[in-house]
Amino acid sequence: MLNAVQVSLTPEQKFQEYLSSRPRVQRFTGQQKDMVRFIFSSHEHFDADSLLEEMRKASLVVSRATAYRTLTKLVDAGLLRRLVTGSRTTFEHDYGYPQHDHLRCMVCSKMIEFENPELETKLKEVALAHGFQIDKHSLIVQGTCAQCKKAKNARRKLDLI
Amino acid sequence: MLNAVQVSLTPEQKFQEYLSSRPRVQRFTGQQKDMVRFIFSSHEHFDADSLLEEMRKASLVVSRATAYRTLTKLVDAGLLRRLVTGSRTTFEHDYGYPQHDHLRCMVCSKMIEFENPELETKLKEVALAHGFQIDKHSLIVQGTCAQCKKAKNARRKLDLI
DNA sequence: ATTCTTGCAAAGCCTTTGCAACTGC
DNA sequence: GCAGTTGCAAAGGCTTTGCAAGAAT
Repeated sequence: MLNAVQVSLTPEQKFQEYLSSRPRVQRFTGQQKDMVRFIFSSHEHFDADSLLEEMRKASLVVSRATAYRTLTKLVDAGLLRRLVTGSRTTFEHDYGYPQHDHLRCMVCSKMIEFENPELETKLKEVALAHGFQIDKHSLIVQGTCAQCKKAKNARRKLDLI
Repeated sequence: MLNAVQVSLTPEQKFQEYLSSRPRVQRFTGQQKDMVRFIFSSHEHFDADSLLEEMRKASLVVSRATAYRTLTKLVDAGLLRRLVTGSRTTFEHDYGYPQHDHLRCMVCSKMIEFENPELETKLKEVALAHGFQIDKHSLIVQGTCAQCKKAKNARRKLDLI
């Protein structure tokens, strides 16, 4: 996990700020508070389904529809970031977290985060050369993590016996 | 558009080779031939739907199911590459085309391709540092292309009148 | 009171699949 | 003739939405 970035507001406060700054003021409800607290109490990557499941285990109940609606708001508020991997949408912390990219293990689905400023610089150079204005980027490197690679090799050796 | 890479087989030949090398030999049918020819007659990025539409305009008829089934085979055969952008899957040429990444304009949806070997090198370094074995990567930079940026600025000036 | 949020169930969207008819080899 | 392919329509998986009931300000 990467080091947190210094921020002055808690995620809850930041979300409230967002909600009350909308053209039509939105409300900060109990379920939403539960979601924000739950989500920011750990640093996992998650999707709508796993979030609901984990929350249910913690006796926090939110309907599927509300979960999707709130996740959308959290993304708009800059608290979460969407990662488009395959069929499902994965979410991760954005607020209070540095810009980073991902190595994704195709065996165990683990997401390994990394920061690389030189990479960012390269992207800016490329964009500049094309007169392109960057809004954001998504970089996901797929492959096999060290652990799974080791396991695979061990299995291969066994097969030879 | 980037420069093509030298290849010895036509896409059709490459696909035939793939089909006949399967554990259970697969057939190269008329519809599949139509698809391969049509797809490799231009260098556009496309999704299943736009492909069907364009083919229909050219009086080439393939059912939706067959299109999806054949696209999957073409990806497995190394002729096409999948790009996961949002809800729909976008495809692009892989065979005979250099490794590259994309700038995607959020206004006009245009895909601008670019090659950057230093970027690849950086990725390899990062992976090595994590004992991670790279299979492939997907990098899509979202933003506004030069053309749309200009149009936007022009509109802004008009608004001030 | 008014306006936003919730939950349910239904619909939407893209993609996959079961099955009977068909076709390449 | 056998094994793989096609098209249709139906099902699948994830996400969004209409609507009536409920809750926040």
